[in-house]
Amino acid sequence: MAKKASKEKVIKAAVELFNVQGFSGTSVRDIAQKAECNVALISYYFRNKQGLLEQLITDFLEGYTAVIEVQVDKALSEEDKAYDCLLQAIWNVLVYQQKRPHLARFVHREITLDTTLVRELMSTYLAKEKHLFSTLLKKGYSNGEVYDLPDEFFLIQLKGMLNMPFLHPQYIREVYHLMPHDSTFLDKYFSQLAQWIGVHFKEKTVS
Amino acid sequence: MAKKASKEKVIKAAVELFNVQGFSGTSVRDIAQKAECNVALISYYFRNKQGLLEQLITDFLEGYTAVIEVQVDKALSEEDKAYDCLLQAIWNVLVYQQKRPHLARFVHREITLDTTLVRELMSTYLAKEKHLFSTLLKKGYSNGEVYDLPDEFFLIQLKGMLNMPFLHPQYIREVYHLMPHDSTFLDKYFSQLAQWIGVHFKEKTVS
Amino acid sequence: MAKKASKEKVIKAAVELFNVQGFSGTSVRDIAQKAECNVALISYYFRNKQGLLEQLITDFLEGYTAVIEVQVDKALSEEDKAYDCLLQAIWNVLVYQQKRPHLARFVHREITLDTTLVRELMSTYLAKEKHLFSTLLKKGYSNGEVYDLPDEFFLIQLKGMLNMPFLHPQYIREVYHLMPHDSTFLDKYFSQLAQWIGVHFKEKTVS
Amino acid sequence: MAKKASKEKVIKAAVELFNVQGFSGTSVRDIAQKAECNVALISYYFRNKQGLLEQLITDFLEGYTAVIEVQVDKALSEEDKAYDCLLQAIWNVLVYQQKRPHLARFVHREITLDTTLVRELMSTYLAKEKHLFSTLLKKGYSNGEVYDLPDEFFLIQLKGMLNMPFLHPQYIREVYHLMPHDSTFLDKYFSQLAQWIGVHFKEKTVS
DNA sequence: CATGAATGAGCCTTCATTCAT
DNA sequence: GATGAATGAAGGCTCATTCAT
Repeated sequence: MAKKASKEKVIKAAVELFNVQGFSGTSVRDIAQKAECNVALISYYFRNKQGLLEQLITDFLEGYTAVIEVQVDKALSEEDKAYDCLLQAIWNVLVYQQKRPHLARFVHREITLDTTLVRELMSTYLAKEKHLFSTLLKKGYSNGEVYDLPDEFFLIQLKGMLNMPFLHPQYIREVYHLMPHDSTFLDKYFSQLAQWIGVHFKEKTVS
Repeated sequence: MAKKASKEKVIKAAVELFNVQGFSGTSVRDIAQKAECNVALISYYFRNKQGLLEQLITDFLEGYTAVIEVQVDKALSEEDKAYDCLLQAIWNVLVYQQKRPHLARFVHREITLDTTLVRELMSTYLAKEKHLFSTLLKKGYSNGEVYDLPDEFFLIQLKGMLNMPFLHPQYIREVYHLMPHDSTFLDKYFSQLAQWIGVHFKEKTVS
Repeated sequence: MAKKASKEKVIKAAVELFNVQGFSGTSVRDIAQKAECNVALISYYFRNKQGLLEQLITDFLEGYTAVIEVQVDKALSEEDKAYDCLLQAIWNVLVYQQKRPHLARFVHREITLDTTLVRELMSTYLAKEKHLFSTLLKKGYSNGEVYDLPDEFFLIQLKGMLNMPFLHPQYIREVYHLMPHDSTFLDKYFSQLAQWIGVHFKEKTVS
Repeated sequence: MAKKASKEKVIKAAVELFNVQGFSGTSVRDIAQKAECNVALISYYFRNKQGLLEQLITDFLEGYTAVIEVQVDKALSEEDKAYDCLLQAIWNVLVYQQKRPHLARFVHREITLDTTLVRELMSTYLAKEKHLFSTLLKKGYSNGEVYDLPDEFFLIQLKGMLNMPFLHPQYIREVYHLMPHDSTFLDKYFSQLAQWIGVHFKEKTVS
């Protein structure tokens, strides 16, 4: 009865270790030990250490883009709500990451490498993310909600702000003594972000 | 004279490989091969693979904080120039990183790990960086240049924006088809950043 | 009815894989995959991978010696037919192997190892094979069919010739462009062999 | 002083182990232990376990064909000596193998597998061996030394006889109680072989 | 009968490092 | 200062096998 739901335990252990030590800094033996399972089981479940990596990352990014897409769909169906939907999408992304901080940090870090996997992820999930946010802005512009259509640098900086607290939680914790995983942190971080975005929109109705 | 400057070659090779594959994803043999030198020489120069890592990171962060400090000193000695010095400090940091993009990416990535080295770096260089920017803002506030003293979230987001293009150059390149290592990129990125900062200051005089 | 005869499928798969990759170069998973059955089933049928090996080899050698023994019995019961029986025994052995070329190659190869299994096989089947051929020659000598009793070197070379085409079919195919599994190949090979043997006998009556 | 000439020790250990257990039945740890060296050293010397295999086999076959080629050159340069050269070539091959019995057995066994390495060896060394013997026979025929040119089956059987005692030494030892590595064995085996060949030649002058 | 999860041992290879030269 | 041989540890992975179902 001790050995149940091993696959979940492996994933949990892997995420925590990858978060701390990085992917190539973590051995499958480390994972197996933390998950209290046999080493061979990891290959059995995920074919590879690489297979485990890919599953973790794609699962994360799948959900990541999903919570944005929800708002895009909404913005396209309803009228004059692009701004609200944009803010909600941002909020969703922040919450999504805060709910799985280990995984988020690990994925964002791993994506800074130059591997073929990363290139594939770029052309699917990250390109999609950009497209979704871009769609929201364009809708807001065509709605007349926004003064002038923000350029790509706006999107790039938005992207940076969305991920920063989850890629650098330790920095925030040790240098600023703030807790990026607290709900109060997220509230303030979001309001600051919303304020920055609001500059571009005519009527700011921050929730 | 031909085979001289091996140490420089090792550093160059290491930085490039770490940039692409990460630190623990790169073997000393890889480095030695790329630097066209003997493997043992790396241990000879840097005592360790870890020693090489530390030297690269501290060298980078040393220079990184230095280009900020210059402007802080200036702001403290001259009157009513905190805003200009802040912008100049930001510009300096951007240029500093753009001049050594491989190293910058690698260092920023490595700092997202949970090692004892990273904790040490946090409490020295990164804490100092925060202190420097904080000093600039406070000086601006005491000068009456700024409406209200921005809180820590402003600093956190500033930090994110400062490093983002150098930690995610591939993202910018492949998703946005922009060249983070071009000078035009830096100009636009900086002006966008300055605009964001300018909101907090009374008289915006972007250069 | 569809998934029946799994045991036969396992044997077939094992023989083919052992033939190509050798015994220790083949994993039970390879076999299970090729036989389209579960891995555990192999242990279930044969107790062991080793058990499978032993069954394959002994089955082969059992039949191998049997087709010789038939002719020995005949030679001992009838008069003045040792020579004919010898040739017929040789023919039987060649045909027997040609009918199961994969198994033959694999067994002959495996027998060149120094395992305890091989030593046991030596002292039973191979010793018996020698004894049978020896008996045929002695009968022929006592019958006066043969000039002088061939010594053991004759038997050794006979043995080599009997197995050679089935141990080295690839050699014959790729170097000589002959097809050891064709019936025409066997005819010619046999006639050449018979000619060599005939030198020792007084009246050659090759069929 | 304990660790010297390690490469030779590795080769010796490998040959002996491969001889007994086969290539894939032998682990590099077995070899390292027998050679009293570190495991990593094997990869260091031969890049691979496979690299070790290839070096052993090609070295063997290189020498194998060389001792035949010597006699072919001689036969082509001198007159009416094809028969003598053929016998001498055969003798050379037998002696060559007897001098390195472990290696010979291992190589001949490994060549019965269906690997890409084997196919390469076939098309170089084994095809060359056939060509050399074929050349000798043709020269003998054009010299008028031989009645009729023996066909390919003669060559195949010759090949079988040349290698048989070295591929199956254990068989000869345990079933026939003969010592294939004794010089007396080789003398008798050769004379038997020469007698068989002599049938095809007009004037037999066995040395 | 048949399966899939799970195991411990072992596989080959590469690792960072040392040391005699 | 620089090298290549050598090392022990660890790497990821596959192995034959077992067992509950």
